[in-house]
Amino acid sequence: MSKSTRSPATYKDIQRLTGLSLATISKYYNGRNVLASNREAIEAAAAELNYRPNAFASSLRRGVTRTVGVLLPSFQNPFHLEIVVGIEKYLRTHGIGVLVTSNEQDGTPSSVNAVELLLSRRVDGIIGVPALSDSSALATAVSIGIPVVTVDWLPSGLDADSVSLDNVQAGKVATQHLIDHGHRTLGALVGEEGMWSLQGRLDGFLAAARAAGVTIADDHIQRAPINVDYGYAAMMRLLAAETRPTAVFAGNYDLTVGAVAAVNDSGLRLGHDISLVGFDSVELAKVTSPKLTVYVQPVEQIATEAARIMNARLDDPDSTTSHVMLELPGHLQIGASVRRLTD
Amino acid sequence: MSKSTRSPATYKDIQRLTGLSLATISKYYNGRNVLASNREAIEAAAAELNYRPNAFASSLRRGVTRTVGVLLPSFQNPFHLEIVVGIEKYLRTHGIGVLVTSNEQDGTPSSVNAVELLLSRRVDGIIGVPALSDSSALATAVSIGIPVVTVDWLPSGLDADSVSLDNVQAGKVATQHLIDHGHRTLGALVGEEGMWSLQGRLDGFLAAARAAGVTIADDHIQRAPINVDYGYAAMMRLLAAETRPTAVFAGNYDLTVGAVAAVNDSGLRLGHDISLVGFDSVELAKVTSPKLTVYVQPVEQIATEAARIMNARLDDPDSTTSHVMLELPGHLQIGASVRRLTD
DNA sequence: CTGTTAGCGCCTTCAT
DNA sequence: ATGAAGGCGCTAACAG
Repeated sequence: MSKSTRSPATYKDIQRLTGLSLATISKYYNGRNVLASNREAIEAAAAELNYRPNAFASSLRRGVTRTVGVLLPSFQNPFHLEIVVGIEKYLRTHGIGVLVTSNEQDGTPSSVNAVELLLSRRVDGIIGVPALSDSSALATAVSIGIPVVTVDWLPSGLDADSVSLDNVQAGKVATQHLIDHGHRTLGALVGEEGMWSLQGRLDGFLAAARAAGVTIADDHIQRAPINVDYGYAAMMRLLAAETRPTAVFAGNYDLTVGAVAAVNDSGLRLGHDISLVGFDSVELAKVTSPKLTVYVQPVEQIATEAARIMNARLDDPDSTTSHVMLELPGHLQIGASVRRLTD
Repeated sequence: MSKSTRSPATYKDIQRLTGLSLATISKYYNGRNVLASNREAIEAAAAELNYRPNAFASSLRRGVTRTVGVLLPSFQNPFHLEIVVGIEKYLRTHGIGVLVTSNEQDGTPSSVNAVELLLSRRVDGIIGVPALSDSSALATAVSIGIPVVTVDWLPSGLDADSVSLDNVQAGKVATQHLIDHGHRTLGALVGEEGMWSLQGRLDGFLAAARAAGVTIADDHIQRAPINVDYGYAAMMRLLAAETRPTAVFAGNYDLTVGAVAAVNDSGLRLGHDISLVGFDSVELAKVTSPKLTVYVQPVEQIATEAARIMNARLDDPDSTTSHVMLELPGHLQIGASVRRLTD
């Protein structure tokens, strides 16, 4: 195939080769009935011209773009790549494209706001993974009337569907695992207040502790912004607490990384001197020694469900179905970082 | 702001409020000169109407979309998220949107080919991270005449710019580090043949060995498809070799994960019984015990450069500048996984 | 500086 | 089943 800088072929070119009207050609490409002979003529012409429909010309006419925006938060972890890829994979099978933006608050105020870019490109909907500070951007999307689906958590007041882990359940299961192994002095690393997901995991942690009659000391709950360094510092504080917890639950990927690093740097042996259940870090769990026990989100399923809900909203824009709040179960992946305590 | 499902405002609406012609309004939005009074009138009307330019109507007219496609390979690692986000961040400041697709060969043959989706949406260019099997898709993009920039490696025969790590140098530096620590029996884990980047790292490994007068046994070079399980198996083979290497270089993220897991599962102590230099796994390096020494790619810089080159090509489409092949240096991040051998 | 006009590629009546 | 005509929102001539 020779390189050609010529502008792409259009219906007119096909018309020239086939003698058919533009309407007929359009019908062919939209799956309506066309005489077999004409169909063949069009296909032959299209092949020769290397024709490809112009999706946005069609968008202009139809008023929909078959494109959805994906808004990533200002911080990233490996979870987010799987989300994007999962969404894209699902939507592509429905002929929908994915425009990604990240809500990085870079220094450049000149830079176009991420959501504005999406709206200007007339995306049919937005799937957002909100950071604490991103919720207002999603609100403007809601306000112009396009469907919004959030992943991971739903900022309060946002009129949108959401798909997330069943966070309370996750916190419970992880904590119960610690309790089942005989631990009674428990610590937790969780995010700042406001983020639903982390709060839910903490709620589950507390509920499991309460149900087991375990009391949690105030300084055994460490809140930190979601990043590795804060997780590290928070874990260090836990390890230095007056009475050190025998087991810790880290409520998120970044906090888990920081926590493991803190344990190692303290010269403590994971799963021996201190027990730990991490979060979301399947790959990390493989390389720690001993392997980490982690609660794993069903990332692919979350992505797929978010895409499915979005697709359903787009298929039926007038639907008045009330918003979905889907909470999916994850699972505990057992490693050897939780020691059995025998009293 | 009240939710409105009404269709978005257009120039016509602004015209109705201001009495100005469409041309003047267009000029305003394209930064041409407009009387101050008219400018204010337009701004007032736009604010009232919550007007946002329709990017693809403009595209239709101008023949460019200010959108570039990013094509991800059929396998993913955390590296790729940073690439996408880095590219998006740069391009957004230039008003360019990013349409992502992954070249997943899912079972659904009905699903639209990733590159076809991009071309149908008339992206102005494509930045691709090719997997071994994805290069033909990029070739069709090249054949229709839009600029293509590859990241990580350039499939042979593809007429495109590329940005990558200086792989040979990386392999040399990592290997020299092992040699400097007294190791003379070296092993390497690298990818299948064909991928430039992995081959370059191996070349660097071999060059450093040769320069130091170190000979490498055939079975100390293990080739594996790029994924954790194969990396694990390959490392196991190295550890079981007739004469076991004292130090190993893992040439990629996934292979590194597999290698560390294999070491741990073998009951060997990292940095003691076996030395290891990993690749790209900054986060992993923090949680292994001891911390892993890794060669780190300048991911953000790679992403930015790829975006910058793409943007330059778009700014000057007629440029006949020959293709750029940019190779950037990374750096070795020292941990404690390489033991000093004293003979 | 502003307005008029035509048309980008496609889809949708409405005839035929 | 096909064709003719108009228009989606915007921009590029050109004229004033």
